[in-house]
Amino acid sequence: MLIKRLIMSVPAITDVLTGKHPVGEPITVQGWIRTRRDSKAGISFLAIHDGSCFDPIQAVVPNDLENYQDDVLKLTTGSSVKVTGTLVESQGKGQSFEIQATHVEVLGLVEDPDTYPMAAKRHSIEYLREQAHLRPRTNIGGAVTRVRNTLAQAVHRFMHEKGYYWISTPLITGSDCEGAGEMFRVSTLDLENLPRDDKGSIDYKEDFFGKETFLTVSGQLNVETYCCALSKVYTFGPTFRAENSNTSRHLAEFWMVEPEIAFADLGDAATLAEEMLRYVFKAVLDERADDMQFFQQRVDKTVIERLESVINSEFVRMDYTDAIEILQNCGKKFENPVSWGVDLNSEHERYLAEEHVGGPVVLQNYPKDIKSFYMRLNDDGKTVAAMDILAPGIGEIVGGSQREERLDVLDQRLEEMGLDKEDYGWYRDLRRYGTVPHSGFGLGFERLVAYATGIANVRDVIPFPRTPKSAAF
RNA sequence: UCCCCUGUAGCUCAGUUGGUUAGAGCGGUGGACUGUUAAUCCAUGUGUCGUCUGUUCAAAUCAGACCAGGGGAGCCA
Repeated sequence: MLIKRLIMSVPAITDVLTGKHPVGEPITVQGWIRTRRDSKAGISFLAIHDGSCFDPIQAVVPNDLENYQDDVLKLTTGSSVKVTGTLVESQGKGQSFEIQATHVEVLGLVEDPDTYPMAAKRHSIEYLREQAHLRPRTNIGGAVTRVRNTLAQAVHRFMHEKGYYWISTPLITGSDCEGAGEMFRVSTLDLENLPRDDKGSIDYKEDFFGKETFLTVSGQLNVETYCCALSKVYTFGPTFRAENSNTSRHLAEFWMVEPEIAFADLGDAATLAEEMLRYVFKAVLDERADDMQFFQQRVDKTVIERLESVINSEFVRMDYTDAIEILQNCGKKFENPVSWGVDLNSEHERYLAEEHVGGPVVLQNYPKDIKSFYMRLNDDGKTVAAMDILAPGIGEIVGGSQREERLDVLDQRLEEMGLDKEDYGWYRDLRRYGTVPHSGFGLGFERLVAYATGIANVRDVIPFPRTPKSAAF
């Protein structure tokens, strides 16, 4: 009975390689071939991966299996197999366990090995991007996917342990006043035959929702409502920006973590962000040591020590005003001159994070004129309680603020920025009905994955990247 | 969107001062060898030279436009 169950069950390769399967017992694994090596000693070696861990398992296949000539010798990189045999301690170096195969069932061959896009060799990361459907089968694709998963699970776990509720804010929004960037229109109107009103304008009353709708650029405004009821909340979902951004740091569809904390000031938000980064990086180092080893070797020789340094050190916090002074006095020539009031450019942010601090830095209290209407005005009347966390190599990874909870000040800010109060009805209600100080931030999830893996381009850390002129797959 | 660079075999790239048959490594295939480790050794095939238009007797090579990719900038997460 026990034996039968072992034969029937198909363990994940990670469990087999970590010693969770008894040696000497029957075993079956399923997966894809990474490499096949033939030995004239009368055996072939199959390296089989199933995505459950970085390393493939080795199956030793004797050439007296009845389908050796017809099937086994046809296996090439990418073929899928079901291998049955006995788990044994490996005679060779490089792995502790291997499978002495008694049956090899070919599930699917590669129809033309000559043109299979994924050779058992190094491919450029740009090429892999064009093969997004096969990319997850590669070492790097699998490793990124597992680390991304660990980060996402760790975010949820961290928030849960801290008593935060996950709020599913809508992806379709009716307000075009979110103000964080260009939006994608959501419509079921026939573009070839648009309905018109009396004035000849497009009649959105005829559209699906009876009004103009868009994909959200941020869940923040919506999640503030739940914050002002459940106190500690966050959103974690996709957001969409129709900006024509062509950089290694931008996607048209990306994921964002947005905590929102009631009864909290800017410092509380920065502390939460810092604790979260520590927590999730520690999870990655603990749970994905195999994948991180790979990134360290092949992608970025300093990733692991970088994550360790984030885990073990306090983030430097710096006021915008002090940062300006540092930039002005550092003796470095910048393309864009620095003076109080200007928005910092990449070169400035990079100098602060990479050279001046040498690690993540929390920049806070920016001039109000370069920030959003909802950020809380400081007592100086010139700055707002906003913060960005700048990470070396990536730039802005977190952007947050204390929200303006005073209705009169909020209204004045709306007016200053030429925004219509009427458009912010329910948002203003939060300030009219039991307003509380609250703060929050947005963490770009792909930037987080990029930072954690050392991969330079966010297009390589999301399964199917959407960027201007590109929505393949 | 702006500036710069790139686009040649399945992949990574070399080359062509315009002129008969376009090269290498890797991968694939065949063989040798080996409890092998993206093995090693020998042999071997492969190309609308990104697309379109133009200049020319002749364009993969020159010019223009377009498309795609990369780096940087802006927007931001």
